[in-house]
Amino acid sequence: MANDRDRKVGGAQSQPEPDVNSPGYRARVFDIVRRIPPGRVMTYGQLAAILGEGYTARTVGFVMHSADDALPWQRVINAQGACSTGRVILPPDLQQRMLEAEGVQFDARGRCDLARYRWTPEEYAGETGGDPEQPSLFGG
DNA sequence: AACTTGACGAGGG
DNA sequence: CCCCTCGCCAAGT
Repeated sequence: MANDRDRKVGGAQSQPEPDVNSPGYRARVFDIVRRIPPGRVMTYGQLAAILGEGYTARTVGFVMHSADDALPWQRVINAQGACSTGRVILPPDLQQRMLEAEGVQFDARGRCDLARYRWTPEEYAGETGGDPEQPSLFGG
C-alpha cells in the first residue's frame, strides 16, 4: 500500500493537512492576520505556534509574500518587535509607518513594545504561552 | 538534485 | 543590551 509520507493528521482533528500543497495553507495564515485589530500586532512565531505543526516562523514569513493589499500584513512583525520587511518591501520603512499611523509607537531602533501591542485571538489564548491578559493601551 | 537565500526564533558570549 | 551562531522549512537558481 502506498504508505506515502502519510497525512500528518495522525489524530489532530484541528489540522487537516498542514501541507504547503494544500490551498488552505496560506489561507489559515491570512485568516488570522485579517483578524488582528488596528494598533495591534502579532509575530511570525506566534502565528506559527497557533497554526501548529508544519508551520514555522520562516514559512509564515514566506507565506506573507503572497499577502494581498487588502490584508493588514503590516501587523505581522518579528519577535523583536521590529519590522523585517526592509529587504523586501519598498520603501523599507513602509511597514513601520503604517503601524505608527495606527498608533503603534516605535523607538529609535525601530522596535515597539510587544508586551503592549501583541494581540492573541481569544480562541487561541493560552496556547501561545504569551500573556494571559491583554494589557491596556492606556499604559497605567 | 544540491546549494544558497530568506518578511524568523532561541540561545550563548 | 547587542552581536553571532544554529536550527527550521520552503523556494529559487
